[in-house]
Amino acid sequence: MSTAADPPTTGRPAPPGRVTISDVARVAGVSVATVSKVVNNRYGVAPSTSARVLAVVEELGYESSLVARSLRSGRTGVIGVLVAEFEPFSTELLKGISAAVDGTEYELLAYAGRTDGGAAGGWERRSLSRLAGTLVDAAIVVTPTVVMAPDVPIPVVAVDPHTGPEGTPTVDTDNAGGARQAVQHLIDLGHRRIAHLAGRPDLESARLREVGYRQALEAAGIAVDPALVRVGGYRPDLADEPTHELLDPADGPRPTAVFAANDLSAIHVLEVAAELGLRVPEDLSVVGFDNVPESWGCTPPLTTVAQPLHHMGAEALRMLLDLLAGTPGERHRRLPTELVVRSSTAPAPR
Amino acid sequence: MSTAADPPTTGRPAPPGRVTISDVARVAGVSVATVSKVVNNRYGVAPSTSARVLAVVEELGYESSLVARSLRSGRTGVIGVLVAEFEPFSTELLKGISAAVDGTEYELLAYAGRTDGGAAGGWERRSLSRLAGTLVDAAIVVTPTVVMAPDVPIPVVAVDPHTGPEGTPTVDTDNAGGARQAVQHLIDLGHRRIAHLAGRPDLESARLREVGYRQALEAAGIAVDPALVRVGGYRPDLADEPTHELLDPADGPRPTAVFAANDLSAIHVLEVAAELGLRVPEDLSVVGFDNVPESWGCTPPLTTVAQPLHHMGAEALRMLLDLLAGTPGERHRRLPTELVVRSSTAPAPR
DNA sequence: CTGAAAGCGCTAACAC
DNA sequence: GTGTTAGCGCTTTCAG
Repeated sequence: MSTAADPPTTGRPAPPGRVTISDVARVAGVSVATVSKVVNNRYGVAPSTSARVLAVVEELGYESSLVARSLRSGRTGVIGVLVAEFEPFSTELLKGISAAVDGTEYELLAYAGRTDGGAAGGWERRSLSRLAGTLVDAAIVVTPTVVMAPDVPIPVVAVDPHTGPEGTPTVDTDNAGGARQAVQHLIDLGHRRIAHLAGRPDLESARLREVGYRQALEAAGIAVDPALVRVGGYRPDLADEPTHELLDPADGPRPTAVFAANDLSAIHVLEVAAELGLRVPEDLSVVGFDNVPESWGCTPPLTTVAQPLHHMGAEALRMLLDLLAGTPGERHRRLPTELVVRSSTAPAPR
Repeated sequence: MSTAADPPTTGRPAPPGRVTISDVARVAGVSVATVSKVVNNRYGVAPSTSARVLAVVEELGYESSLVARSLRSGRTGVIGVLVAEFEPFSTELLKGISAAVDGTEYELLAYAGRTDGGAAGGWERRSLSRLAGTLVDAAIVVTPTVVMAPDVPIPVVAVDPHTGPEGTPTVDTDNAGGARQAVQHLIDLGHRRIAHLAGRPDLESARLREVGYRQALEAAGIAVDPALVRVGGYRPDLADEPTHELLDPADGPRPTAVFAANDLSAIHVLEVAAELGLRVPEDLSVVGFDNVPESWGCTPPLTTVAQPLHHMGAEALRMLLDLLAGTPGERHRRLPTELVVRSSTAPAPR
């Protein structure tokens, strides 16, 4: 009990205070099996017994342990949403999934496993192994970075996976097309020196957004300047250094616009620009990707490529439900993106 | 999608395909107990054996089942966040909790149990019973509506609970004070007919916000008109009818301003106003409560009472960690609110 | 150093 | 109708 966060290694078999099925059985004067039958509405229990057991259940406030039940019966009525972290992208998806699960027989369980240590295999394999088949009946995996083992024992749908829609049924958006829209918007505004703050190299979405960036530039006859492309890793902390390199270059002129691979890093570009005394959008235009709520609230509000995040979540759930019901539909659902023009973009300074 | 979602009642004991500890044991040619020791870094295993087992673990992609492990050992290293639903309020909290859990030994599991059927006791008692002591080592319960049993077997912290900070350690904000700020802002703008779209009657926060509304009015010498107070239940769907009654009254003049108990219902007021041809803020001022991201993105952006949602989540986690470490601090943390003036409020029309 | 055995809370066969 | 038995996958004594 010394260091604050260290979980104690006590080997107590089970915390006291929890009401178990045997407590109910003892108090009601019946066997454990009978309680189980009553609780699960199985046939073959005398009404009087049933009533008595139910009364005790009520009195003691008994509720069966999800863990014990699932270990035994193999199904839980719970759908898992596996994420690396609860950040704006995954929580928006979660809102969509949550709304869609309403009215079904399933409950939702979102799990953010530790992502640091797991060297081999990635967090999603680890999380899936820990939960699949024992805790959840099916899972939605958000932005998995590794290809998922094909022998996962439960139905799985991936949202925005590393590999693109190969193995696992997948929901994603038109990342390359969205990126082209974003860059085209900048070109239309007269920008020529357009930088790209790229995403995580291990994510297909990031790769495709960079592809779209290059395509738009090439289509407009603008050569891609390697000095204007930096990896931001989708995260503000990782994007900090590359952003400074972009906006405060050792040599060569500074770009007049930045297309960031997602909103979170675009917002960081906004912050670095402010820090460097650059006005947005007068001196610098910035475009993001995702349209997470945070992109509406920053200063100035971000022009961004919207992904229908709630819809993507709902769609993933629908596919999972189909899989669960044994009536799988299409294995890949690609949703459209849409450019949302707000105040972070303006004509290029001349 | 009618019956499609019904979970099948198959009694398969365990889905095939899952790699269990016995698979590893068999392939490695050792006992299950030995594998367990190796995986958990227990002393007393020959280095050569250990290496061999580890190789098989790697090869088979074995990861211990959270369920089985916790059932046996009583602790899991997982902290549960229990919510009724994944909506903006709970997901903002989740972001704060997630950021704060980073770097600790714990993982996060957010659970949204079915909220409909549970007649007795409320969803939070049910969820807690199902998870506590078997799946999670401790829990943060978001806006519980019933007083929690004092004999819960694990540490629990409540965020914004029904009862106020009585039994369970609690994180909340100054709801009454925040409401006073909101209404005072309206009064300062010259409004006199100020309506209140109240929250869920069973939630302490909603009660306090209404109290603050009345206090501010009384302090300004404005009589509270009962016709101007309606229950919106914190939800757009529930708020629809009362909002119409407020904005399109059968008799008596319409209010010039509405203070809604939370942002989601305030946003619905915006929609109903638009539908009725009322301009916001020229014809009608609207103030919300929470400052969820959605309040930044609506049209017009909402003036609202900000709760430090991320901070509240982080604080709840810190309290829980203290409880877990056996060094509990204060049992109640009240965080301040702050009025954020945006574009949905303006001087009263004369 | 390693394995056999017990048991966590629960459900599903099968007896009584 | 009801109780007994046998595990689900795992950890933990305790013998060997």
